[in-house]
Amino acid sequence: MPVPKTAVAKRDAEVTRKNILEAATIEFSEKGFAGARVDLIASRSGANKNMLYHYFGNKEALFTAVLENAYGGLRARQRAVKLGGLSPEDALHELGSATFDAFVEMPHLIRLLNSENLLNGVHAKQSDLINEMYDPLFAALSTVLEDGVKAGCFRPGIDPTNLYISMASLVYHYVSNHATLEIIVKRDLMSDENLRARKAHVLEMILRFCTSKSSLAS
Amino acid sequence: MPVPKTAVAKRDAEVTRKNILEAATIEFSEKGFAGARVDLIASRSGANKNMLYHYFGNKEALFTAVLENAYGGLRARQRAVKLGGLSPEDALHELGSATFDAFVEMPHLIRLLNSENLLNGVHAKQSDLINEMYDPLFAALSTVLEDGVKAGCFRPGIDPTNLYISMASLVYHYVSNHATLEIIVKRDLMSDENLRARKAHVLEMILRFCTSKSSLAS
DNA sequence: TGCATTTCTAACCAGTTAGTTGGATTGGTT
DNA sequence: AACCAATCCAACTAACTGGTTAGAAATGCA
Repeated sequence: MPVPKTAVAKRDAEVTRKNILEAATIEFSEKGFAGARVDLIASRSGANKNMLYHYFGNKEALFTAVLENAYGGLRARQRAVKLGGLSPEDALHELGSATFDAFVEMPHLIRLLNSENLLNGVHAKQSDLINEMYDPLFAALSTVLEDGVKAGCFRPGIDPTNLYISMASLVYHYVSNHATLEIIVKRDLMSDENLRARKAHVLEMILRFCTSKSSLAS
Repeated sequence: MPVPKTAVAKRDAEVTRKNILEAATIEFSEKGFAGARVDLIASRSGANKNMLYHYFGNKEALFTAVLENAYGGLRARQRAVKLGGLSPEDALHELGSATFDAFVEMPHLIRLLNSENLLNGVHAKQSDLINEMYDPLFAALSTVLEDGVKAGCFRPGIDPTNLYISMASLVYHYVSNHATLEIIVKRDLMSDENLRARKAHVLEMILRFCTSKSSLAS
């Protein structure tokens, strides 16, 4: 008879695994893959280095686990966005708003993704989870665009792929590169006030792009 | 009497320095700061490790030199853009187009900047060159926006800082994260065709943002 | 030519790194 | 109570890392 685990907090494989994963997330996102130190992850997790290798195999596999876990957090947030019943404009606004908030609140994911891109995406390519993660989102965005064209509020011919990349770019780059951007723009980009202004700017850019009907000169 | 150097290709301090800097640019941009190996830089430059330390001091100072050098390349490109005589719309288009092309053609700079941001911009902060590099560009962009408002083709109230960050974001993120983006969008983002489409998309987004006059719902 | 300086080289070093080993402790099962 | 697998730990290792040293060869100048 399977007795429910009473988790006396000592000698709990699941907790140990989770602790290692959390410590690894911090270390990898702060230092990147090459800069991260396995010894530090082990000691900060409260566990031993052998536990780390026992549960995850090696440094690369641990990084993949961290990446999938963090990416999963993003997916969970995006799934929570409900577009049903909204007008195409409101739906687009909602999607943009959720994307903005998600990246601002997950700077560690941004740093992990940067690390992964430095490695040309070798780990992400092997992950089925990541491969299929965005399919529902693109489907939803395509529907919103189509509905908007039918309703007459969006212009036709907008590529959902480029639109999504733009939505992500406008917040991702701002957060990811704020350290060097702050030097050249002389402004504290991550202050509440400037973040609010940035969000308004981004949403306006996305919505004006889809709604403006006039043809462009040049 | 200073005899003009005849550069017999052997025992030339300047050439050696340049070779080390180039090898370092490749190594740092491919592997990041922590992942880059000083031994590899030395051997690939054809010089000796002691030369590297003689000319640059240590790994960090070498990285700073690489970063400044690469950043300088971007500045040179931007300076070459002539906006005089163009209409505000054409000037904005030209600025956007030059920014797009510059980042697409300098992927190593993007990778170096990502590395630097992982380190929270410690090296860039200390560089006077980088600190002042963008001042002329922001001045030019502000003028273009003001002229456009006066001429009636741009709406008022656009923040030049956020607009420049957006211009950069829309291409930077696309290039920087193409490895992981390609996985989720299932498309070869760096093909000539898709790059052309991306550029058109970005320029349209920037121009529509500045020119569209209608107020936005919500 | 003689001599100091610059450019260069190879071998070396101390500290660090990812990953391993062998064994101790614990908790559930019978 | 006795066993066994799962969980945990400290100490170890072989390879690698950024950085140094001592001295050789080329160069410029008197």
